[in-house]
Amino acid sequence: MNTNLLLKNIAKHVDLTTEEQELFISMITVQSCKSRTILLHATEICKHSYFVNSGILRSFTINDNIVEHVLNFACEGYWIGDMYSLLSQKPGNLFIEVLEEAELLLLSKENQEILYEKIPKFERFFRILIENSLVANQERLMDNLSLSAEERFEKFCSKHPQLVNKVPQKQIASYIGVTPEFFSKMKSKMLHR
Amino acid sequence: MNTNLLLKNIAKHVDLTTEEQELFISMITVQSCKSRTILLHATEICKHSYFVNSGILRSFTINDNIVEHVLNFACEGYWIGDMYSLLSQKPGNLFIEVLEEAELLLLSKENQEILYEKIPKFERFFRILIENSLVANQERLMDNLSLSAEERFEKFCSKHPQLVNKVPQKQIASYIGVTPEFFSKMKSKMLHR
DNA sequence: ATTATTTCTTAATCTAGGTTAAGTGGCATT
DNA sequence: AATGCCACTTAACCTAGATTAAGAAATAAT
Repeated sequence: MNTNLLLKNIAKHVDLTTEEQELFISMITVQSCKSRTILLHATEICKHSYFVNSGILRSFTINDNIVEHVLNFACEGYWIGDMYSLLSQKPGNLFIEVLEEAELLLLSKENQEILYEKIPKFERFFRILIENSLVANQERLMDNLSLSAEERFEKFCSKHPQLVNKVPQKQIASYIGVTPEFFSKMKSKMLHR
Repeated sequence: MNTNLLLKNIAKHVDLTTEEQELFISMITVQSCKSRTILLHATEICKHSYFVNSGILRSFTINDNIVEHVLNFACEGYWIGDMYSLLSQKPGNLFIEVLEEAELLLLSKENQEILYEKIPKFERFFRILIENSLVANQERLMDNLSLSAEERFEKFCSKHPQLVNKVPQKQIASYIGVTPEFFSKMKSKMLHR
């Protein structure tokens, strides 16, 4: 089990002693998943936070119709999960899917709670993690309210260059909030300019 | 200084001893503000988290044009601030404005850090607070991607009944992401049905 | 009370982006 | 190499919501 990336990640925000690192690692499990695996179904209760060692995942909802809406992508070094379901331990409405063969490190809800009790530094670590994703989310919200689809796409490209050529473009369309047809039209318009 | 509401708020998530409460209270300051006060300018660095004892505030951006976009409202019992600016201690791009005469409790960035060091329970408290607002934000994001303006308005009404008849309707329009003109039209259409 | 400012409404016109539908080009599986 | 399945493109047409403008109603300021 390769925990380098994860430990480096944690070390950016808090300093762990060797024993603390060991305790932490003992609470983590690995999982390798092929592309197209559904890790979490909208009807299930989310039991884990997923840390991406390699590969790409996405979380998304499906509304009444059959329309998917991508909430998040996660690639190397990112966490993903259904925060609502994880916190409430009720069924959420997110799917989590592997888009590119992935190796994941799983931290269960229970272990996370134990960690908070035993090593308060983890409370800090996750607080900071969540603060950052709240800031990113708020920015995305405001972008959706104030920018055009083209501008949102440009922003997506500069923020997530690793993803642009790896994930199916209809999912980028969904993430920025347009239909695949419009996205295709828009993209070719942008090229011929 | 009336800290009842705030302490009750905290007690929902963590148990403080009497001394801890006292330490906390010693770190808080009160501020009374008339309607229309601008508490934070987009060019400034946000130095405080604001807890609303009474009254109503909002945070918003102004883009190139002169269009305002409401990020959040905060009424009795809620916190508000510019999270990005508060964390990075760089100028953000949010304004914070008093919409209805308010009494606020301020927690400075420095005191918040001290609190984290001295009473790790506050790390937990704020972690939980931020988790909840992340969940709410994600839901709003997905709503903006998948619901019509009418549905977003209905959701706003059921989630924030205290605000519907108190804040200027053009600001609700902005929050749900439509122009005031369209909002007005939409509202009368909904009534005549 | 009167004026000034801001908010809300109505209506005509416009457009970014949606919908429907049909076709093209991978790439996987047999 | 043929079949089937997706992802992507193109194009015609449609609509939710934007824009512009002008007037009415409400609030605030003198």
